[in-house]
Amino acid sequence: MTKKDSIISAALKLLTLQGIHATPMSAIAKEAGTGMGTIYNYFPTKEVLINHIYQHIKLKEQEIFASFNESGSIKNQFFTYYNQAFTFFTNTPEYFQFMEQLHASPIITDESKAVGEKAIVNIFQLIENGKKTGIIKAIDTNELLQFIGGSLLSTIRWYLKEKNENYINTQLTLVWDAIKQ
Amino acid sequence: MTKKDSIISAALKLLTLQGIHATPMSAIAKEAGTGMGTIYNYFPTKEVLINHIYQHIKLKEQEIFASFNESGSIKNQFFTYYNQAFTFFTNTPEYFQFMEQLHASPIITDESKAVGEKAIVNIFQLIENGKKTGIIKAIDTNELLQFIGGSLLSTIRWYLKEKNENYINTQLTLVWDAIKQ
Amino acid sequence: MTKKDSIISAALKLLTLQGIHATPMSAIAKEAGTGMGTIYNYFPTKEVLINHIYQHIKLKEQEIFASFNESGSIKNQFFTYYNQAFTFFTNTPEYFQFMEQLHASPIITDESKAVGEKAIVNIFQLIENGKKTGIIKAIDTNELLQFIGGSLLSTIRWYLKEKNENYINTQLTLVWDAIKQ
Amino acid sequence: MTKKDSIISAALKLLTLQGIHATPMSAIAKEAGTGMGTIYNYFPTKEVLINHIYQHIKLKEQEIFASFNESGSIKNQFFTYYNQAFTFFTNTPEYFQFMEQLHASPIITDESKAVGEKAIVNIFQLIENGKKTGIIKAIDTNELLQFIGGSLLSTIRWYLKEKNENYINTQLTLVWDAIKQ
DNA sequence: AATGAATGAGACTTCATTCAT
DNA sequence: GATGAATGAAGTCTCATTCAT
Repeated sequence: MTKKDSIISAALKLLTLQGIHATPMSAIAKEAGTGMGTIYNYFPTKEVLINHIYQHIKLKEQEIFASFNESGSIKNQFFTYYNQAFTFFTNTPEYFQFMEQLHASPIITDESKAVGEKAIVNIFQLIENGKKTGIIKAIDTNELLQFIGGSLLSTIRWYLKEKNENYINTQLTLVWDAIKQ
Repeated sequence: MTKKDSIISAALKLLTLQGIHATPMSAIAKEAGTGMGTIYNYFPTKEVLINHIYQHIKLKEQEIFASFNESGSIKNQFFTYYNQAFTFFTNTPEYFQFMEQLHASPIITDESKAVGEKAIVNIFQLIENGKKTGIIKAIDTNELLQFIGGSLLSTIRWYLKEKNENYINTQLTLVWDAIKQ
Repeated sequence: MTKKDSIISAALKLLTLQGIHATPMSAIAKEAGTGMGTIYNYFPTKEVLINHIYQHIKLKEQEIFASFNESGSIKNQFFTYYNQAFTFFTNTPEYFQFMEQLHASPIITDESKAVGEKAIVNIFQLIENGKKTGIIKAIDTNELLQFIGGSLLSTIRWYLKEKNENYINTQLTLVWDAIKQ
Repeated sequence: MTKKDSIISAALKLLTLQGIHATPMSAIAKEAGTGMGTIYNYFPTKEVLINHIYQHIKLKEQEIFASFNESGSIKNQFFTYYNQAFTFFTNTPEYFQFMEQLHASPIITDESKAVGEKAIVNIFQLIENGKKTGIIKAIDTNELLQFIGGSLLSTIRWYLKEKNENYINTQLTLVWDAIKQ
């Protein structure tokens, strides 16, 4: 693992565990086993470091969906997508908690946000296809995605608190009943 | 307006507008037209002030639903509830943004969180009734509420960004289709 | 003496003694008997503090020449002026050394420089009068002032190093012979 | 150009342009096209590098006056000297500005200062000769030199600011009238 | 000899909190 | 009760210097 990776990994751990404002750069350096200056060799400010991790997670998210399989029924594809997204974040809860903190934060730049947008290209297309074939309601795709995203977030949030494995299936039923024709 | 009210009002304004960590107590004092010491007469620490406002909002939320009318169909009651909640937060976006910042924050105490729970007593009962009469799916009420809450949050978030008035109706259709039998 | 005065006095002492870049704000606070934050209540940055002292000295300089006496011959007036300027800086060598450090420094703002300009109004007029009456050479007044200033600076610099009291008279003779018709 | 020369040249450029305290060693290395370690092979500390450049300039100054021509009248020799000194610094303003910054700096060692003294041997002798032949005032030679130096400095300073070519002649007249019998 | 990533002491500055008035 | 000047711990960031390659 390179120094840079150590730093990212340490930062992710502490920023999630203690919160962004409760984690000084010195603590990240210590956890990463580097000097404080080393962090600044790679990331010119704390905000840049945070944005880097944000984008890093968004890219990981994309990787998951890159393997998206377009065979099977629309419903099956949707269930697969929802499950993958759920699994991605529940397997790496530190990613989820990191994102939760930054949801409404002015720290995240527009550039970082733009990186995030790309992650939903596949699911956008899936919804469009579902609408064409009459399986999904004829509602603006962005509004449908907003609804699905809201459900996904609260599902993951709940799961991380309650650790109830069955929960995901219940929620999937609910979302599907919502968006299907 | 008492000194205490001035402080709460000024704090809410600035904490929302600039973010919690970007708002010094001195700025709140200035905005409230008081001395800094005065704030500390009412609230022993900044965290206590923030928790107080958190609970203050939660109580306002309860007030809204206190006037909940149990006449009409389950569906109508649900629509009324959802609309009221939506209206409450979109009319006072500073409340919503304040809550968004603190969602995942270690600043909010368990006591504050407990205050929030009471706000959903009425809607909890409504769902239970809906399930009994077979109108709503026979799924654990907490899971249904989690789903509804997730939808509500993302609806408000979207509305505050896009200001599209019609949006609320689309989302209501979706939630209802999700939870109805 | 107010806190502010303590700070200015401590800053002047240390900035002169140790140099601007070798004097941390913490050392100034310690010398002034205040907390570090107190300095920042009065001066938002180190640069502002330095500029304030710069202007403070320039104003003191002006005060000296405010009592400028326009009676007596041009030559006598000139000698009086030169002696006063010399005495001012040799009596407060910390002022002189402070100025010497900042001569070519980008820290000094244009506003500060402008304050300095006012200090030479009287001597400017004296030279003009001398030229009119044919006692002083018909050379551009600014060039004459530049010459006189250069002489004054090096005279003070030398005196502070060598402490030779007679020196001032020699130098006065030289400057006068230079500028007289 | 050797590595060492590159370093000196880069250091001179940046230290002058940006100021000593605003120029990190890393920037000098970059400008010189070397690694940071290479600088430290030649100069054990930043202060040593600065003193080296200081001495370097002083030696260049001496080279100029090494070709000092002892023919012609005292006055002509003096004018030639003054003009050469003026030309030397106005042709290499970075040298002058470098020296201006360090005038009153604790960075310059006594050894470096000693190197500077040698540069004025020729002019010292010239003044002595002038005094012997009754052309120059019978004043302590060091005091005369101090006066001449002060004039020279302020002349160059003014020229670099105003770029007025005629200025030098005016100032020469003034200095000569000052020191001549 | 040359390199430049790594280091950490130390700089400036902020701000929650106190307390004398 | 109200005030706000004073405080200093703690934060972010810089940069002269080192040393393994």
